[in-house]
Amino acid sequence: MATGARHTDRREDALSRERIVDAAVELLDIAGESGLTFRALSAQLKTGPGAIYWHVANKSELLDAATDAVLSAATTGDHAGSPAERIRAVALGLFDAIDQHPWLAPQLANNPWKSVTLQLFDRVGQQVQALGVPSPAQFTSASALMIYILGAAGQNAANAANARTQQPDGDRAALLETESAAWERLDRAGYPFLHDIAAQFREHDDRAQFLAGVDLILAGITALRPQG
Amino acid sequence: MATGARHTDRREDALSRERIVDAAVELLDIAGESGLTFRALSAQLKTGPGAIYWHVANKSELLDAATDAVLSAATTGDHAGSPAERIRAVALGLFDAIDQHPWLAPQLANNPWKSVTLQLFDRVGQQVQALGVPSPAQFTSASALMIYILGAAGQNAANAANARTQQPDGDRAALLETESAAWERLDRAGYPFLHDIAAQFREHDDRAQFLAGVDLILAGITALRPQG
DNA sequence: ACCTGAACACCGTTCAAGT
DNA sequence: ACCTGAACACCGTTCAAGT
Repeated sequence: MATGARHTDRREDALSRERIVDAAVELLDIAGESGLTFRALSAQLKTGPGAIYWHVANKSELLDAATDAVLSAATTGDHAGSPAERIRAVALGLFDAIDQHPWLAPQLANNPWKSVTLQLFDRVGQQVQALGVPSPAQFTSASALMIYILGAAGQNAANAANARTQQPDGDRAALLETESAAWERLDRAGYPFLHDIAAQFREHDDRAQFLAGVDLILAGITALRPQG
Repeated sequence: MATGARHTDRREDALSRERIVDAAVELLDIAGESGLTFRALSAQLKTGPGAIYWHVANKSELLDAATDAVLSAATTGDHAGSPAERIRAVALGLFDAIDQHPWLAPQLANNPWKSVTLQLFDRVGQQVQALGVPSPAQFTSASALMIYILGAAGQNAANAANARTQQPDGDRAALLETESAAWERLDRAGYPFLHDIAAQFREHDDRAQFLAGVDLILAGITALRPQG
């Protein structure tokens, strides 16, 4: 990218785990998981592929480190407010992080119970407790929220990636239009529901839809509380 | 695997797309997505790797076909019952299919709106309509259910895969024990919630937990209905 | 202690050549 | 029309050898 560097072309800094992880995140953001290659990485860092293995055990560890770096930077911020508002804040933070770094989605899906994810799970769980959910139902409630948040954010990222691949200029509106039109063309007998909501789907806003889902689960949590 | 085949070692059948897909599913079930290789596949089918390309465009199409084959076989069955019961049946069908074929999870996460997924989405949506959800909320409700179902089933499959990798004999109980003990060792100040529910986590049943989440969302859907 | 870069054992995919 | 199998352009990872 930055081709402007003129004279002294010697390595400006020693290789370090941090520089490697930063470069990895850059590659991942530009070209997705398949764009992160030890050869591309070493080219960008002006080393041989073997050098990276001195600082990082393998590609899996590198992906974990990249995930940690991006996610811990994106989720610091301790919003105040009601329990529901705080849960929405965590949810939106994750949604936006995955939207900006779509490679996070499979990474988070494949290994839950990693430290950053656990912190977020705990934050959600604390607010579930603050909502007055009795102890036996807390795990179910916090899990359902977490699963929905990660799943919806991941689907959103996948849709964006598919839009970039399938449509000429990566237009989200065009993808919605195509999909919605396809639903309208389905026979009403076989797909009555899709037929009905095709128009709704065409005009929906991903972020708003995501938050509506969070609120739906929050309503369920509240509804199942003993006090009703 | 089957080394017992004696005489006539000529190819018993011509190659066909169906035979290729069946063999692909077999490889995927045994060794996961990384086990599906055009070389392994052609070895099992006693051909060259190039032959497969006559019937299948590329690996992505092969994975799609394998997903279709497994999922359409696993989700036929038109249970009767209340809308909630029917939704639970679809949910359990998907949960079990992904549990038995863990490679389905990333496949379904990466391309929603594929024909089989659309059928299931429509089935869920029909029951949402049967529950009396007003039109504007139908898409949110069905989406939330679908996202939760796919997400929870995927996490369950990922956990099972990790248990197989990390623990000596792939013991799920051992993984739960290890994880739960780790949560109890976390400091109470930083992770109050995890600390509290560690014991619950140790004893939870994945399938029951999954259904409890479905019911939680159903409760939310019901709670947000106009009639209350 | 840290880096180099050739080498190994794999991939998906293509394509001339065969039947 | 369908299959063969060598070849191409990649991978992640290792490791003797250098500094």
